Amino acid sequence: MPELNGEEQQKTRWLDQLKAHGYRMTRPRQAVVEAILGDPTHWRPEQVFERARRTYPNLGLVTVYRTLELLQKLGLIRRVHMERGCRSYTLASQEHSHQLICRDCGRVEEFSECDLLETVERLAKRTGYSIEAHWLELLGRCPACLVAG
Amino acid sequence: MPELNGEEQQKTRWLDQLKAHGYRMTRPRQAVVEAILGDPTHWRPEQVFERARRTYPNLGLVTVYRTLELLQKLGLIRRVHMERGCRSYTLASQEHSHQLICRDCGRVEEFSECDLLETVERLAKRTGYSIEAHWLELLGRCPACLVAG
DNA sequence: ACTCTTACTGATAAATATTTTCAATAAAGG
DNA sequence: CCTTTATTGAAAATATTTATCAGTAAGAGT
Repeated sequence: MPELNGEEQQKTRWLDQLKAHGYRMTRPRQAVVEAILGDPTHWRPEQVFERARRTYPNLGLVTVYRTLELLQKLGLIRRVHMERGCRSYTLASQEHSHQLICRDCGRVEEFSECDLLETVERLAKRTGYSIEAHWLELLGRCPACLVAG
Repeated sequence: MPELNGEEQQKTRWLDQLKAHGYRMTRPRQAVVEAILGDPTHWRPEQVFERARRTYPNLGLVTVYRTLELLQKLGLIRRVHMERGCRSYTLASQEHSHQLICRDCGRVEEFSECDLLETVERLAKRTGYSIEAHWLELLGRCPACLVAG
């Protein structure tokens, strides 16, 4: 079962990340991590809460908010802006990557290429702005949902 | 005063748009339109509410929500996702344009160029997704704020 | 193992933000 | 001036997020 193994490994890596940054490795945090690792879609705090509670019923919603924010600060997950609310998160394996999101099932593909350099330079020149960051999201349908009609 | 004139003209155009799409041209809607036209930044419903009330004190907050949504549907304004909340709107003079936003003062420059075609095609091929839309936002500092330090 | 420090937690409350409901109102066409 | 009906504002209901705080439990030191 290479899948499961990979997930276990990833979990260990994440929790090590926490420790490496001086954070404690607590049961609640583990529960949250377990709830989201391996999920290829994006999730709102409330959903994560519900799922993580199955592992650790004593979990509080506030902790979910705090943990998600923490994981985001560590670059392990990333916020995704959706029509309905912009506090959805998704896994982020690499720094500086973007998301391609399926509108039907919510599945997210991560990618890092984006040819914006030229545009950015031209715009900076034209407007006089200093452009410090960009935020890109692609929306569409994943293969599975395309087949499903 | 070409500025003011332009704004008046634009207001008329907007209200005509409403009528053209079968919507009524009401006092509350006029107040909302007046509150946002000519503002080069982005605004949250609450802010629009506050400002529009100066013109039309009887205005209700709900109407602001509804009107902003309506104007967005007509393509006259566009949502902008910010760290703090994603229900900010900004003027959108053209279809299919993007925003360059100043992090300090909130000023927004609209632009339509973006060289994503190649990236999008490559990604579509690689992932099997059908990519239907993209969502791009640039963040930086406007000339004025750069000078101000 | 045991102790100590203090980061972390959950419950509660509070603050925000958004949507729904509904009777009253006022556009706009006739 | 009527009539129709989209639109409105108030209030209530939901939903979402943040702040507070006393109790708890990681994890370092022993």
